[in-house]
Amino acid sequence: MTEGWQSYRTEKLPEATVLRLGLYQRVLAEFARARRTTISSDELGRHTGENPANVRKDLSRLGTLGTRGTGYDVGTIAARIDEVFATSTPRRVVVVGLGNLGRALVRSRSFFQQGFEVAALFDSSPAVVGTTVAGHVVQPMESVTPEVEALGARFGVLTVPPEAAQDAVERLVRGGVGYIVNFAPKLLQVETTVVVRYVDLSIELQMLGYVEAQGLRSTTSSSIGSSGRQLGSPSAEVLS
Amino acid sequence: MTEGWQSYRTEKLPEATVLRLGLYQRVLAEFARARRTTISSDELGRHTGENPANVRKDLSRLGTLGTRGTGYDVGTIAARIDEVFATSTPRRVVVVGLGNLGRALVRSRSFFQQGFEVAALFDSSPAVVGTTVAGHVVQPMESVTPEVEALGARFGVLTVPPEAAQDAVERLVRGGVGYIVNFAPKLLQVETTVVVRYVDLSIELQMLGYVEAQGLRSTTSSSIGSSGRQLGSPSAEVLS
DNA sequence: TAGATTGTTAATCGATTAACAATC
DNA sequence: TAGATTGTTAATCGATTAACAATC
Repeated sequence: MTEGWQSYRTEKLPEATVLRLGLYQRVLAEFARARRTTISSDELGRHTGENPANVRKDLSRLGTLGTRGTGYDVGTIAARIDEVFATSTPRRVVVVGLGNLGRALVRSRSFFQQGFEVAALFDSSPAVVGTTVAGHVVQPMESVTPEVEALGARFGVLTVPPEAAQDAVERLVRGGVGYIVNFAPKLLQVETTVVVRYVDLSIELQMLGYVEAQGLRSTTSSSIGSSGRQLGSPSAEVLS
Repeated sequence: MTEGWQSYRTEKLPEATVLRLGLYQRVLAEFARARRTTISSDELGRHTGENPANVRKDLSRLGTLGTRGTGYDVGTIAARIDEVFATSTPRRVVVVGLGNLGRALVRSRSFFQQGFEVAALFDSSPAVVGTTVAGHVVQPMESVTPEVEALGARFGVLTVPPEAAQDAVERLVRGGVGYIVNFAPKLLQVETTVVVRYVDLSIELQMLGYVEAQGLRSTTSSSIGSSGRQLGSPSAEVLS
């Protein structure tokens, strides 16, 4: 994609790797701010709670980027990860549902980053429609499909109550949205071309409740929860 | 635990199973509201996006609860899942950080459910301290440790900026908190007896960005993300 | 009985980790 | 050169899925 520079034909990365690349990115940004030019898999592992072997495996999937005996160049891998996420392509995201969570996400600095930008906001409540949230005037549900289409938005965030989720997603998809983060605890019926990530915040506390009830303890304090992979996700998640 | 009724000595369940039990619970509640008394692994699977074989496997770990040829009794498995999560034991949760996300969680009906209750709120900003959020007066950071101790709270939610996370977690742990959901994108240094779940909301959108960039499409629209879970995590997560 | 659906085994898949040769 | 650290292989672990006998 850039001349004089090999453009790796990155094959489909494992979901777990993609999830971790985001973590690495953050640590790399910290290192860059601290004017550190080099980082080892060991350091990256210590800052993310990941096994260094796993870090190397993840990074090696992006190409041969490290230098034996030295480590990785901070700028090089940061740029490579940005490339994988295509952060330079601006992506318009619409948000449906401006209750507490929707507002929090729209206002937060961290949710929309890396090339994502809020393009429009929608809500079903007449009390909310017409108000301004984070610089955007909230529009009614009837406007979802035409607006999404007009904006060419491909990404949607669903922060509506579960009963409203199916209707909302249909409006989004009709307008052309193909990638959705769904915070409503409800399985959505969508065409198989539409990619949905399900995020369920209440499950995290419940999981801790289980761990306490069992009197179990983690031995190492590691890693991340996609908030969802977590399991993933943790988490069984869409993709592949 | 209850007389005349076998108390299964549920062994440590796989993390992925625990995450799914929460999903099942929700579908069961829906069925109960609809006065349905029976549910099959197939129906439960259709409503959660899980494979029916996996549903049966999960449920069989809780004991022999189903009836061949018929399915599962809605009330029985709902009660059994509640038992696993020990939802009848009230659990006090304190929240540190009342920015957009902290407020959203405290006000939301769905985050604190099933035996969890907000016990106290804390923030470092003088402008926020003293204000009332969802019926609780926000207290300063200096009060975290003594208040947690006085309340006997064992659970904490961290919704502070990453720079403030380590200080906050130390105050929580000193007061006796042992189970933490951390929304700050920062790995916490804690004793190994403390269980931390990491939730990273921005990773979900990033993952979708990756999928779009690759031009990939999911074939089936399935399941959940612990919000991180998707692995849970999706998502490498703490526990075991 | 015939049909339905569980409980469980075996096969598969994907992800993590340890170990070490390659090499800076 | 000696020390450090990558890239990669092989071993392990955990989770999913298909298949089917057991049984209501």
